[in-house]
Amino acid sequence: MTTLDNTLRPVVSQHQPSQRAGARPGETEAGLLEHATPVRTRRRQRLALDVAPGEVIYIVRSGLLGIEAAAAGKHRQLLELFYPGDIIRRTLVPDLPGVTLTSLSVAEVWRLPVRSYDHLLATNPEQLAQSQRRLAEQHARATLHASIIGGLSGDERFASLLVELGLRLGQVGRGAVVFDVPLSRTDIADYLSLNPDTLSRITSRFKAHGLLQHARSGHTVLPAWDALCAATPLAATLLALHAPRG
Amino acid sequence: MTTLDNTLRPVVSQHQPSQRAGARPGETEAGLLEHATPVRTRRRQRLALDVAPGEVIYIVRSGLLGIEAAAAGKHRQLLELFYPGDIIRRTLVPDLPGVTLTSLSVAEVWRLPVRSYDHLLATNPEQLAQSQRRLAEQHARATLHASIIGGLSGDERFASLLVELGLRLGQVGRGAVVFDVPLSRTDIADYLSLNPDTLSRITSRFKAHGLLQHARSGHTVLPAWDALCAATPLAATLLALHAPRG
DNA sequence: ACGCCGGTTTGACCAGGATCAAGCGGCAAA
DNA sequence: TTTGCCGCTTGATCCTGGTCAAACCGGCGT
Repeated sequence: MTTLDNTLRPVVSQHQPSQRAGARPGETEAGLLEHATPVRTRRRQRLALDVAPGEVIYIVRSGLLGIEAAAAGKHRQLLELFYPGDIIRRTLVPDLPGVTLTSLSVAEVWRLPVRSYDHLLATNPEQLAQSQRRLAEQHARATLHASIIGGLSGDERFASLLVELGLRLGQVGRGAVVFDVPLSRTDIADYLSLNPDTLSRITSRFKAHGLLQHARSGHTVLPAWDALCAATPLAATLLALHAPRG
Repeated sequence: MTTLDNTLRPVVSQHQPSQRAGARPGETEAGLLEHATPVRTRRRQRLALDVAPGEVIYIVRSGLLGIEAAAAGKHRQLLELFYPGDIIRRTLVPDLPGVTLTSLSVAEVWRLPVRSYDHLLATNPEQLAQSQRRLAEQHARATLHASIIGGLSGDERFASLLVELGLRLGQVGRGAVVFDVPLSRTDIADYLSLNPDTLSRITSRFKAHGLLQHARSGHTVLPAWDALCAATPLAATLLALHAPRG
């Protein structure tokens, strides 16, 4: 269990072992790198979806980004999370009032103009297949999120998020899953469509039930993975979409 | 109060004029048709996402389809609507308990094997561009739906749906927008994550406020379009995603 | 040490929807 | 026709989660 507390001292999250989807090296990366500009972001940094000459594409390399929206008078919403390997472009995002692409942790992304990207897809079948797979996966995740928000109770939503993050970022040590959460408390509340007060109650309840612990050094520990999975009706679905090799 | 009985006498929705996105003819269609099998569905018919040799792709030509899920003990959910031009494949859908692709009205779809489709994309740049655009739009709609479910009140959700359907299916006549809803009442409730009782109250309220009427012949009338748009904070966003030519 | 600050917790209260139950109307099978 | 089923409406009641407010906590600059 290595330390990685990016909340306090933001550090690039190195959580994905090299075999994790999207970060795997290969000839597809080489093609991308010719046209891509690597960008390193700090926490809370906003990335423009339209840049000077035209639309751009971002490909996440490490860290966690998200789409947020904040209609006037309404609460902020965190609509979608982007993990390493994900593809982000303007047209994927509905133009809600106040939408922004924000880096939720220190992250590394590749930026490239759509023209280069489209050309790459048209000429490189491997690249095309990879992109199609990835976009489909992102769509499935968006739909799953809608299902979670719309159909589950507060506790179940939170359990689902913990399972998701555990699968994405977790290190297994002695039966427990350990990671540190790149999301602030309000981020989580906004992502789950709960209010921070309610979320606080839920976390207290989880801690009381032994489903969650906060270790010093900012780590989150899930001591009872199976019990946690039992706390959400969608554990199997989450596993399919978020497991390494997913 | 006339009964809005599309349940009883299902009618093919003919509402999309030819200039509507996705239904426009052209050389891209010709390429598809070589490999596609046209399928005509009846209401409530379920379509398999995996067929004998492998995965298949559906392209909606007319009518309305949807993804539904029904976890044991949980309510049914209508997760996503598919309009003419939309592309549907297995990998776009999270494998929730009880997911099915269902035809919500009489509809016409083209079915083709992924292999043909992928080959088409790899060899036909116009087809590729079209597909990318469409998938991005579908993703944006999925995200928007999550935003609606997660952030709006019951009334606002319903108003949003009426605006969406009005833009998609509506005919403007003397200031009012008229169409018939291809969704049953329970479909709507499941789509908006409301329960049918609550939805019934909301519709009554809308009728009382003059935002909604049920004409004989099963038509729904929106007599006050502007007032309806004012009833949802997301009217502008919906317009951008659902307007003809969108 | 002090006080300020933002984020978190906790309590008391409130409200939007869910749930349950009764009643109604339309259609289909008997 | 009667009977039964199903979907819609409406009322009464309940409960989850939102709102508001106060206390708490840790970090930080002075």
